[in-house]
This record gives sequence, structure tokens and C-alpha cells, in this order.
Amino acid sequence: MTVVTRFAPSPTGFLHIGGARTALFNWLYARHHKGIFHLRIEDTDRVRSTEAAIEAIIDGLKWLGLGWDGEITYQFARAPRHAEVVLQMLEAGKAYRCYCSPEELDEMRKAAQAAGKPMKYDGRWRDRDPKDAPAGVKPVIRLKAPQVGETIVVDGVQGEVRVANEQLDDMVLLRSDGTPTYMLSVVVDDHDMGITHVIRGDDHLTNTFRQRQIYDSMGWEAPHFSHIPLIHGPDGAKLSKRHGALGVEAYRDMGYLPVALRNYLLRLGWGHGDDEIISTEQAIEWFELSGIGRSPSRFDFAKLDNLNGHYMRQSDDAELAKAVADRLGKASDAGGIALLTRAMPGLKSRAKNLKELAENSAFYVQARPLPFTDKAKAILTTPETVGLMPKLIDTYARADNWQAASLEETARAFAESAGVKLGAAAQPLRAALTGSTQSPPIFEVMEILGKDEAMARLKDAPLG
RNA sequence: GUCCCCAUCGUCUAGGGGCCUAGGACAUCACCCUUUCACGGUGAAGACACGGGUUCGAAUCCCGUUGGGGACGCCA
Repeated sequence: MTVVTRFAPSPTGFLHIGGARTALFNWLYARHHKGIFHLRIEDTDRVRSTEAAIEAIIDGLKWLGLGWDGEITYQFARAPRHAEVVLQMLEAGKAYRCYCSPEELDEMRKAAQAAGKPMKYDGRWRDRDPKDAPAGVKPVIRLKAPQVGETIVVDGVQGEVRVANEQLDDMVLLRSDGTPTYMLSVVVDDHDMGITHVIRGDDHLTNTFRQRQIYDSMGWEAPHFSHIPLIHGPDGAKLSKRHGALGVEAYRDMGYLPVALRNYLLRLGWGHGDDEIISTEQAIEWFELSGIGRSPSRFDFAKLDNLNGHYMRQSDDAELAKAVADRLGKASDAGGIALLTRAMPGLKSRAKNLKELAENSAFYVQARPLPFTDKAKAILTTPETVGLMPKLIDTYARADNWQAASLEETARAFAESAGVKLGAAAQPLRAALTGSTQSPPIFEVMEILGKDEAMARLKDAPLG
């Protein structure tokens, strides 16, 4: 049997981090089994669905590297098919028309809650004669759900979960305007698309009982369900669009790498022994439902940063240089990109994301005169520096060999003859050449900058 | 209110009756490396929510309590 999974977001906002993880798990599961991964946009809520959201979701998935198979399914386009299924159920006596007003329903729920009962529709139109139908009221169509016994779901993550049918009411299948509800649409689409495994957020677990009833009512075989625990924010509450969740594009803008985000998201709720750094290929090979944990997890930027740093250090220098140039608005500066590429080995171990990397790289391609941080200024204006620097600069002006090792030798010899530590020479150099007190090894910086630029910067230095 | 799910270091987790004086990773702290900051290396501190069972033996199984989360729409 070919495994068929799907990611089915509703386009009411960006692709948030929880959705991204759900997509990742479905993608991984399909790839692991050499199966199919579908994308279905659940746009049946015509009021809240937007084109912009659809675009954001598609862009997000592409950026994350989670490609889907075949065409995208748009759920709203399938509404006629959904309605057709409801009609079948109606004819088979498995569904019925209900003429309750919203006010009646509201009262029902309030009364049930007050009486300590589950808040559900009481089924008053279930067996009522259709002739009683009030004139001018468009009915909804409800499922004639079983009233006794229990509905059981065997979940890939949660195990066997059961609920008494008396807890569940006759859900609405078709709204009074003739459009299908979510509960019905998902079931019909999953069935028609041949979905074999549904992997989704835990918040759908209780919905699954209702969906199960629809499958049973239609005599369809239900897919295998797996409900993954939700990702919580630092405060422990569900991470949602309204509660601190960020879209994947926000992570992109913060400078995180797709590969790092995939690795991080994979480890959030899924484990394979003590493994932490897991390549995407390795993830595809290892991913199994049994590795999914049952308890919710919290999003932790510190760990994401660590992972991102790891993957940045492994990234290709030229690619990083391009990304940095892009962020610095110098994407078309070929010379700058070449210089940044050479500088990248010293730069990339000093940043945990592309944003930082760009900030730390800026001094290399910064036009003179350089801006100086307060600390850099302070170093350049100490009496010791003021006394030392002119002589050091003069020494370098006469240097022929501009290789880092040679430059360092020169500085060491200079420091020794002046009776100071190497740092006394290196730190002012750093301040003058980078405008900062923190940078890659300063002699490496000098070499990469080249003698002309380095000397010019040294002469610019605001000594004293 | 009703139902469902969950519960190991601050965080992510390993663990599925004896291998656990509970392992790893991130974060934290110390030391080493060192021209700064990182990277890297070494080490430290740090957890089985609580109470009952079951068992020769429980982090692991059962029940309860507490705590957290989720669902109860003509939203998805």
C-alpha cells in the first residue's frame, strides 16, 4: 500500500511554526515510505480565507524545502462533491434536516452547561416529522449520529482513545446556505484523495471522533490517525497566530536557515535516541510515527540558535557571502561578494544567524570613513595607543608581505621591542580597521582587506 | 460545566520492571585554547509532580490527587 499523507492548512493567516512542523512530519512520513505528500488548502471559510495567506503558505513551504506532489487541492472547489455526499446520506436516512435557530442552539448550550451536561445539540429535529418544518426557514443538515455505545479511535501517537457517543451530538454537515462544514469536507476529501495517514495537531483529536462517525456512516474506511502534541509558547499556552506564533517568513527574516529549522522542528516532539544533529536525508531514513512524543513542547530560541550556528558553519562560503551581501544591500557588488567569500571562514563561526552574520560582516565592505563604537574609540584614544600606533602604522606602511602570518609576526616583534603584550597592538588595530572591539582574527582581516584599504583605514583612525 | 490528552534537569529529550548512584543536547557556571569575540575541548551544577497500590524489585504497570493543555460553532 502506498502511503499518502497531506498537509491541509486553512488560509486564514501565515504558515506558523506549528503548521510548519505538521507539514514537515507529513512530508517526512511520505518520503520515508516513498509515498505521496499532498497539499490541500482548506478555503471553505470564504470570509476568512485570503489569497495573501495562500501565497504565504506556499512560499513558506517552498522556503522550508517541503515540496508537495501533484496539484494543490482547493477545498472550496469541491463543495458540490461534498454536498452530493450529504444528499446521499440524507437519502439513506443517515442525516436529517434541522430547523433550529441560532438562538435556540445557544439556549440549549447554556441550559446544558447549567445542568452539568455536555454542551450539545439535543437532537430535537432528529425524528420530527418534516411536515413540522417552519415556513421560510432554511434548514441545516445534520448527521444522525449513534446515541449509544462509544466511538473509538486508534491513534498512532495517543494510542486507543474512546468517547461515549452520548457526549457527541448530531453535527452539522451542510449549512443552511448549502455549503459543507469543515467536519464533512475533510472526511470527503481525505477519502477521495486516498489519504492513508492523517498526521495533524492534537487540537483535532476530539474532532476525530466526529469524523469517524462520518466515515462509519458512509461505510468508508478511515485513514490511520496520528495526533501530534501542540507546540506551546514560553508561557506554556498553545502557540497560535493570536498568541506569539510567528510565520515561517519571520524566521527567514531573522536569518535562520531552512535546514536548521527543519532539524529543530523535527526534534521538537520527535526523537531518535540521543541524536540531535540530523540531516534531512537522515531524517527521511529514520522518521517513524513511533518516535513522536505524547507531551507538548515549548519553543526554545536558544536551541534553534545553536542548531542554526552549526548549520551556518557548515554552509558554503560563497552562498553565505551572497546572502550577506543581499542583506547589506550590496547584492550586485561582485568585488564585495568575492571579498566576503574570502572572509567568510572567519566570520561564520561568530554568528548564530544570517542577520548577525551580516551585521558582523558589514565592516569589510563598509566605505571609509568607518563608524566607530564607543569602545573602539576608547581604545584608540588611550595614551598607550596614541604613543604606539603611529610607529606600528609606519612599520606596516613599509611591509611587503601582506599575508596574515607575516603581519602577525610584525606585530609580535613590534610589541616585544616596545615591551608590551601583543594585545596592546592588536586591539587598537582591530578598532581602527573594523570600528569595533570584536572581529575575526585581526591579521586575517588585514590580509583580506588588502594593504591599500587597510593602510587607508589605519590612517583614518581617530587617535587621541 | 462536559469530554479528551499530557506529566523525567530551566528547555528539548533517552528511558517502555532489574543494565538508572536516571543518559544526551541546548542554556548556565568554571577551566583550557586565545590578539578580541566566537568556535572547539574538559568539567560542574541541574529532573523522574504528589499519594496510594501491583511486584522480590517501578521513572517504567494500575488507581487517585494536583498541575498543564486541548475540544465542545451553520470556524477550520
